[in-house]
Amino acid sequence: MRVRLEDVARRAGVSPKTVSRVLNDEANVSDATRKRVTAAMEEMAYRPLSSARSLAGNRSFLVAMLYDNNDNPASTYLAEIQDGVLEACDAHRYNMMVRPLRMRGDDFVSRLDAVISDHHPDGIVLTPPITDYAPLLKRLRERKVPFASVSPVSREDNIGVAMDEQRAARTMVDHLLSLGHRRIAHVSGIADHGASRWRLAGYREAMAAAGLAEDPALVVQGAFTFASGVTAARQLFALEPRPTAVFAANDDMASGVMWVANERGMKVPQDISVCGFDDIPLASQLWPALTTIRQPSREMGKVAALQLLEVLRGRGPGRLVEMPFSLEVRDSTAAPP
Amino acid sequence: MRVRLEDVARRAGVSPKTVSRVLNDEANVSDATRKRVTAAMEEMAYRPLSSARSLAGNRSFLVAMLYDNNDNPASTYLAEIQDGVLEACDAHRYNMMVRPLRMRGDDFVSRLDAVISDHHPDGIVLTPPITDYAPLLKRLRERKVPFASVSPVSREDNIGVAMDEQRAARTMVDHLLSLGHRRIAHVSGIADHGASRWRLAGYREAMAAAGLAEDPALVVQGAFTFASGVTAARQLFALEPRPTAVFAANDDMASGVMWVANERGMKVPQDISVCGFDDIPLASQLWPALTTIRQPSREMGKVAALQLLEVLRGRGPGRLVEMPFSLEVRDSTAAPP
DNA sequence: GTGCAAATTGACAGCGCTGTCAATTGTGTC
DNA sequence: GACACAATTGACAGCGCTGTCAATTTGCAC
Repeated sequence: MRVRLEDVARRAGVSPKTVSRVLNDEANVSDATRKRVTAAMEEMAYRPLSSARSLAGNRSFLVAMLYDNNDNPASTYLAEIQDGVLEACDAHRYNMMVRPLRMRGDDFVSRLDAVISDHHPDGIVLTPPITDYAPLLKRLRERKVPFASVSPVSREDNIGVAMDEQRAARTMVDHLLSLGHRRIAHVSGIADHGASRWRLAGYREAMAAAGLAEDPALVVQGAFTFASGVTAARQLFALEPRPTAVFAANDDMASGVMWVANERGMKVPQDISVCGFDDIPLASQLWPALTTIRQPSREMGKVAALQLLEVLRGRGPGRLVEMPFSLEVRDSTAAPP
Repeated sequence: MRVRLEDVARRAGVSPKTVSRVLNDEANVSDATRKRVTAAMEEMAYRPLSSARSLAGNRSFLVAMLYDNNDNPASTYLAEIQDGVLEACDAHRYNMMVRPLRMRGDDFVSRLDAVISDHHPDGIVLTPPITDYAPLLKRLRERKVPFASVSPVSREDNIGVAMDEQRAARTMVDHLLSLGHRRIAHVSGIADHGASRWRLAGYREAMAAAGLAEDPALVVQGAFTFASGVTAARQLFALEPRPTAVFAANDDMASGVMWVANERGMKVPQDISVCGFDDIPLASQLWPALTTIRQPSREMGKVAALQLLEVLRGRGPGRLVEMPFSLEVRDSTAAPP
């Protein structure tokens, strides 16, 4: 029925253990033997049974991607990361599973424990904002489960992928400044998320560098959602004088800002400039198309997973890879009225 | 170190096999024994090792969700379905994996074979449009892998979940008719997708019922993407007389239509009404908010998975559950100019 | 009580692979 | 050609669970 490792061994005229060595790419197999075994595997269309490999070898060939389904960013962002992680796992014949991990409440460490005990992933990919929950990272290290992070706050002791979000945010605000804006507002994200802090820091840095004193009224706290963008915009548009540009910490909030502008009959970008961050598909579908920072999410997921896999396969320590960003100037920003 | 089934057995004073029976919810265990074993499992925080269960029991506790990453609908739609499937699997302690399966080319059956041979899912959830590829369904039946479908074209021999899309489309067009529109255009989806056929059929049915002769120029083929909506709109807006309303077969294409309207300086809904289908988050973020058909995607994923799980757990044959839709009248439709 | 069927429980082998460690073969040196 | 040592290969047990089937207990009629 099913072709087993033993069958391959018989055909190649070697012991099962040798086939196992070839299968696992281990050293100490002569080239001749390796070729013979590989040929036999192909001829017989051999597919190792992962449950047997897991049981005997005490590993799962499983990578779990954890995300926060509570305070999570736009689902398109996660979907893209997932896509990249999956591609990387496929390339190395690892399985991938996605696990939501609600970060509200204080028992999320025990929920992490449950995921590990139930599924025994060989490694974990962490997505924002759970890249930064200290107790969770601590537990992961205690249990010695290797992990890689997408956009972690700390660049020390972390492997995965990062982007210089502060510089990206500064680039965006510099763009607004160069158009002539001075009264630039910022809608920030959830306060303790790295993304919020960096993007706010970039905004402040750009404003300070332009010699503009900080006006606290111009910075409004959002929550990365469309609805929070709407609320923030209502607040900002009530200011006197009104800001001439709004930099939202992500595209969903920017779309909320544009919504309110439309509601008030304000023309974007003639009456007010709006820009976002992430470049999710929505950004190009809005009218006018949203000026934003392009973040290569799919690629970032892939790179983070590859770093993890390097560790899992004993190929090296893995590192934190820096990804480039780009400013996508579209139609939602222009000179102030 | 790790608590094994044997340890639980010793503690409960029964044989390992009996603990196994309790674990698998099998019949023929006395209540007293069952209680004792359950208690022991809890006290020891026993977690069965799924690789051992899979190996010995010849099943994987794995549900694979297949999607077409080539002609797939909006990723938000899939993300929602995935979420629902995951919830259902979690509830029954099944694992879930997502697998893209490119449907271009003619070797997709062998790629399906590879997925089955590599991962041995106990069952499969099919998402549109791969719910309808006959050779693939045939192979699944040959290999006796149970599957459930989300929105399959054929209601015979299928379990999973469906929605009366034709009636939904008709409801949408009836809405436009009731506003006074007569020259109503339709942007259809990829021709052989069930979703396209139903939505087109609903459009035709409504038009015919209103006594309007079919004008072939009013039906333009799209591909479910934003870009195809843009192309279709350019074509439709060149007609003389111009249609007063456009019903796009999904929200992404509707947003493309609105984009072109904006580009031409046409006001939605004053100059032209636009509506879509699916109610993805984008629909409420557009200005004006898009009138559309709400499809409970997350719930549909969950229901389809539950039907599959019923089969996998030997609880019954599963059935095709009908889900309700609703017409979401928002701000993109109004009386014709 | 006895006898019999049904319900409950257990003994044991084995799922397909890998870890451990021992056996064998090859290589280089003198 | 003999020796030491490294490289290669294999024998065997066992990972933690479940399927099979036999043993035991229980319930019930008489």
